[in-house]
Amino acid sequence: MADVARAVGVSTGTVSRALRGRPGVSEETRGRILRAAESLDYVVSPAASGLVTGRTGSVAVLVPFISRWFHARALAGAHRVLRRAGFEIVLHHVEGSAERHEFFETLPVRRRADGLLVIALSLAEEELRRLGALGLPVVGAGTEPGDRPAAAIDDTAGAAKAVRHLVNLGHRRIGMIRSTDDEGVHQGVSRRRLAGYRAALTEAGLEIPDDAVVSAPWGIDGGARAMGELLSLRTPPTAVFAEADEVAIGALRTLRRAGVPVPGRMSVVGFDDSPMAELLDLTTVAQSVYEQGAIAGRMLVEAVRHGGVREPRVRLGTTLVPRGTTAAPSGPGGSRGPAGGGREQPG
Amino acid sequence: MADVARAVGVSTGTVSRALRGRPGVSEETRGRILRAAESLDYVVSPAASGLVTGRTGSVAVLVPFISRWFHARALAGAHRVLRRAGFEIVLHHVEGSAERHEFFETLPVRRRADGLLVIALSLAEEELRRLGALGLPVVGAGTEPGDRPAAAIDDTAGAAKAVRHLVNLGHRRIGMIRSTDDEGVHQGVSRRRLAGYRAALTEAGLEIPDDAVVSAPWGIDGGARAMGELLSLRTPPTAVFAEADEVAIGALRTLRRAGVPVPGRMSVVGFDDSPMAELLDLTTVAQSVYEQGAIAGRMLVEAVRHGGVREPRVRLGTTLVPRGTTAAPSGPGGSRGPAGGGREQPG
DNA sequence: CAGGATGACGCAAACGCTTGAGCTGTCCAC
DNA sequence: GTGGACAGCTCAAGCGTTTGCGTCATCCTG
Repeated sequence: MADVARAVGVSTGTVSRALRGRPGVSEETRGRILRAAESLDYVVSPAASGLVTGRTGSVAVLVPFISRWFHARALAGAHRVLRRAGFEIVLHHVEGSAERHEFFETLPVRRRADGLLVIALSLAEEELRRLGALGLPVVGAGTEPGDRPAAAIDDTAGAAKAVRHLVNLGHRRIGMIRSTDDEGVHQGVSRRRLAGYRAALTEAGLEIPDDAVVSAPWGIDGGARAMGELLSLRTPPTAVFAEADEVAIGALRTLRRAGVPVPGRMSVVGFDDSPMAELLDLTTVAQSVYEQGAIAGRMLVEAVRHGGVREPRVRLGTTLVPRGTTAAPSGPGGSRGPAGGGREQPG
Repeated sequence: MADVARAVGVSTGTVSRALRGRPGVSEETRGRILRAAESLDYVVSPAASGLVTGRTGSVAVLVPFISRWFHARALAGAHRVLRRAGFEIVLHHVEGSAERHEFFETLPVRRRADGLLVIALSLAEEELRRLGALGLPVVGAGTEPGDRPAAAIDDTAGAAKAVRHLVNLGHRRIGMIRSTDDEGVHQGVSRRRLAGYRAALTEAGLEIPDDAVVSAPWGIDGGARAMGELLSLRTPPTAVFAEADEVAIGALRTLRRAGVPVPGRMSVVGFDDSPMAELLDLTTVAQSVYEQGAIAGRMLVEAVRHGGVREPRVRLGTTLVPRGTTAAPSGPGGSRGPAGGGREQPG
């Protein structure tokens, strides 16, 4: 910076003000400074600047399982807006519960970020408390961390849509496949989607077939396993709602291997509308993941800059995407055509 | 830090030395300092520290298309080792050529990172030059940026394996589906895999069917489109090598829709062995992506710490994974059984 | 017991920037 | 013609560390 100042013939104070767009510099001087900085190919030292201002200029993003479509998309959305706002994005990828614990134990963002974006992690009370002690703006994308700002969907409502679709097709015995993390515990999403599943059944006057609500580790293999379990029930369901597309796809694999026709003998609905769902013609519930990340990113920028977020709770909509894996059941009542009875097209 | 010094009754110089593990501090004092820092829940300011040492403590990772399986996996591998080595990972996600150009134009890592990891981007001469001017260690994962250290595979050899497999099955007319970026240009991978394809054909004494080498934008849709093109040739190939699994999957979709039995009438091989390949029973060439990221990360740590890398060029192996999308052709020669002639089981 | 080594620590000068306070010259109103 | 307002700068303190150098015991050697 001294070089630039010398080249232009002003003090470093003026250079600093010019570069940061502060008032107190004539337009003419500012121009000369900008040009000199450019030609000397000078950039301010974030370290020195941060030392004075107390800001780091970067935000941390906490994201589990980056190779899952959902997480990567949300990250991409957030990255875009944060970068445009001039922030550095420092990535904290927690691949398992061990790393997750370590993150909250050591809080490696202290003094290193101006804000924290949490993607798709349902935080426990204790974790929220720890973040609170951090004194940093925290916002959620695809999750709602405590009462912090967040952009997410209504999982319960989304799940209910999926299940209602099955009910409307005439299914009466509908199972659900839930997922657990590597410690075998159900995360928040799983609980909320279960709630939606239950609500939809209850509202339809159907009883909840507890034996047809099964759990397995998240992923294709888990979904496959869980479907195996369902197929071995005394009376298997005629339709299944899977917590996520990837899980549903595992279920489809089992069904294919077991020779159970889909949707002939079994309907399957997923959740998320990932590219795989489209590819495999899976009925699912769509949500805009990229946008959740982007909106959450915007909120974080706002929180960092102004200390608060004007609209701190954005709930994006979900849409049922009917595809080829759902149809009316071919139960004792025989197969029903498109004109078939039931509640196919309810009021 | 002053607080810690006061609490222990030493100078900040001593605290600094103790915290950084420098000699010149008695074990006893060091212990007291560590404990005091812990209980005061103190962490050094990276800004202040960086200002004097000139190091940022972070490395930048340049990655395109984070939601593609390959890129996310490599990133995860690199993240893990970089984090363990104590670095912050700052993410530079370039989603398109515009952002890519902007990155190399503005070089937003100046003064902000101790090193740069490039994932799966084949850098142009000009880009390499720009990075060179940066004066930073640069290493590649899944790509070999100039003569910089890198962990990657031999794409040419891998592609040749795929094509040889088809040749060995008896195919004589083998097409290839290549991919372009959003500007319609073939990246390095594409060129190398094409070279492998050509080499394998040449070595088998087969001529290269230029009309059966088609290009389309990367992705499922591109693959689908390209396969459509192949099917509309005067004499379509009996087998296709697709540059990547995702592309092969698009090709499979078209074949399914066109009613062309796979592998009955058309064999398809992909590249990468992504989870989708396994799911769809796609024959492909496997590589360890996570490991490429991890090794490259290790190299970068080494380069940053010691100024050089001892083994700067790691080429990981590839393995052909035969699955259900490849079989002997059912050409004019009729379908051939497992005992069929040709070069099914060569030397 | 003198003298030199050695070890443990304190001092203070950077590191490169930001920003409030002070200074100077112009311009305008009266 | 003065005084004041104001724009445009300069000055320098201070941000929180690191680290070379100096100081002071303590210990060992002969």
